[in-house]
Amino acid sequence: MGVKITPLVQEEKKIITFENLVGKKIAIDAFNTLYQFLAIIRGVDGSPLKDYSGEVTSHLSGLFYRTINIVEKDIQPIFVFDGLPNPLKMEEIERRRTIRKDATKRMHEAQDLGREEEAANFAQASSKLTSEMIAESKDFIKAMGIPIIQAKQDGEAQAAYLVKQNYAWAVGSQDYDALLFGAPRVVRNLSQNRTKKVKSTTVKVDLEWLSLAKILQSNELTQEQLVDIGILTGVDFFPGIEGVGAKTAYKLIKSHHSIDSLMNNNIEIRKKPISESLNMDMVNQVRNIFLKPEIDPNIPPLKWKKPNQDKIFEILCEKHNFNKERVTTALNRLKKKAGSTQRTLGDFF
DNA sequence: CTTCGGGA
DNA sequence: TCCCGAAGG
Repeated sequence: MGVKITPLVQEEKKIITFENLVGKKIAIDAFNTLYQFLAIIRGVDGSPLKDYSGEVTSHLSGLFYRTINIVEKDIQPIFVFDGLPNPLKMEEIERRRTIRKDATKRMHEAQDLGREEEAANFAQASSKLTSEMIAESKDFIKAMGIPIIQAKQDGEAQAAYLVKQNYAWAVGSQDYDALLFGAPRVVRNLSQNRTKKVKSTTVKVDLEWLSLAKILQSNELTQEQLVDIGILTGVDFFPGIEGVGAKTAYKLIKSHHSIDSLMNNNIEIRKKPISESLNMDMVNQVRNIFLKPEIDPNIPPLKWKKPNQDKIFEILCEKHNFNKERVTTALNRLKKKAGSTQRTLGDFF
């Protein structure tokens, strides 16, 4: 999931802090964030947090506490939700569905055999975001007083548009797809940057910032070429060419300038003529998704309001059994900041 | 992931 | 007060 162009952006990653984002609006990819919470927020046995009726609540817990942290740091989040998927994404969606089904099966098998760690790992990959969860998340975000933008199709495309048009300063996402959609800036790891455990060792996860212009400049690429590299390595709308990663794709595009040229010369990639893997019709369709994305150009006024306390208690405590004292403590932090219009401080960037 | 709380 | 393991739902 997501375009794999890490080697191309590695050099241009800049580690920042929350202070560097004070007063800035960040268009957060909501689906990306919700899936992250579902995969990560889990009990010791690997199962997600659930209310008494067995409904998953990990995403609400994540949304609540993280959004409060962001707002408390004088950053203005905007949650951008995916619309209907592009038809070319269906294959990828089906692929993910299969992975989820398989993971669910393996999780149950591991549970039956008492292999807890294994079960926990498969549990992570089996999490699903249902339409009910999406709808409730939207209600909940609104109750927190945070604006929501509904994308026509891809949330990353809409979020990229918000940044291009200066409605927001950066896209917040773990994926690099927004860069292919032309987002001038992307912020990753928008969380309390501390340490996280990866197989008994702890790694530092830094808040980082990427500039599209700098990435294109340092790699001497055009936006069109970056998209072509994405197509060769694989994106949500096209699987790419087997065995071709970012580095290979980069070399191919640098030496031939475009996929058209690779096709015209019918270049061999891993002992196979490229024409067996690609056709220009498909390539142009995928290029269009990134270069001329389906977005909603009409952006309603973005407003950060005071939280609707009753609604938050209703969703979290009454409906989903969150501890009222904990929620109150966090809510008080939110109330202190929300609705106040902070001026942009400094000009770090 | 984020918060909480108890021991150093 | 800091740190780290456990809990949260």
